[in-house]
Amino acid sequence: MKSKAALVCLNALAHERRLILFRLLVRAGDVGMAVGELAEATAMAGASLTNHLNILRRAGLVEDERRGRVIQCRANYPQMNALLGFLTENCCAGSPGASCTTTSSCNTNRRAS
Amino acid sequence: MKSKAALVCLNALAHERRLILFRLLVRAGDVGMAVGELAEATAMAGASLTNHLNILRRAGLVEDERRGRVIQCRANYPQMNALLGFLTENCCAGSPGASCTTTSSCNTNRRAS
DNA sequence: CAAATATTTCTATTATTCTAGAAATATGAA
DNA sequence: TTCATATTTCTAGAATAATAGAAATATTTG
Repeated sequence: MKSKAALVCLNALAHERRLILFRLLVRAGDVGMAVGELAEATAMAGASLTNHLNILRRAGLVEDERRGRVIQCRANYPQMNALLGFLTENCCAGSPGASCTTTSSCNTNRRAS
Repeated sequence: MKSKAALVCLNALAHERRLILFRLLVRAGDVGMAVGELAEATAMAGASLTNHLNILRRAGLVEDERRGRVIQCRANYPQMNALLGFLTENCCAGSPGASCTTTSSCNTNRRAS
């Protein structure tokens, strides 16, 4: 994942309502949730919900599939992983052996080569 | 880390300039960088830089220490880790065995108990 | 104390994002 | 085809965030 894409993902998650939406979907797993179910669960107005879902969709964090009249949404785990990867892989890249060795977020000093 | 704190962190990182600042500090390691060095590296106006640093500070992602006239900034790795932990620990909490088992971002199915 | 340096706070302007009502689109059912 | 349901797009006003100039604060040096 490139810096720009990470920024889009971070931006998508950095909003109270969108973080709630994303977490609902993450917990819903493979089955996912319909837009209508999300609307009911969050009591959001339709237009507002669609806009937030679009931001999550553009970030690649949410995917969906039409099933008749219903649009079923799912969290995109690989994209979620890519974001976490971006945040950890680039950590301390310029200074292996620094204090981040003691943290779990930095993998500089754990790489094979 | 609570949802509110994670939101503050995500918000802090979800900005082009702040992500650049944070990454500079992450790479600078223990030594960190002075505000003036950050200003030079990013060509930001002083007031703008201070505002962005304050947002990172409030999020707990950046700490600093005055050394004479200079204020030396460092990335706060534990807080960074807490954010990553929040994003992974709550993943799929409600549905162990779901598709996220195959991803590295979900640790629901990897927990000891 | 006065001057110089580093950084922040104050302030106002500009830009962006959020929100939701209303109209539009897509699908399924009668 | 006509009606009902699900969701989106359009639109505009309201709220929030970004930016930077200028003044203020803190520290060191002479």
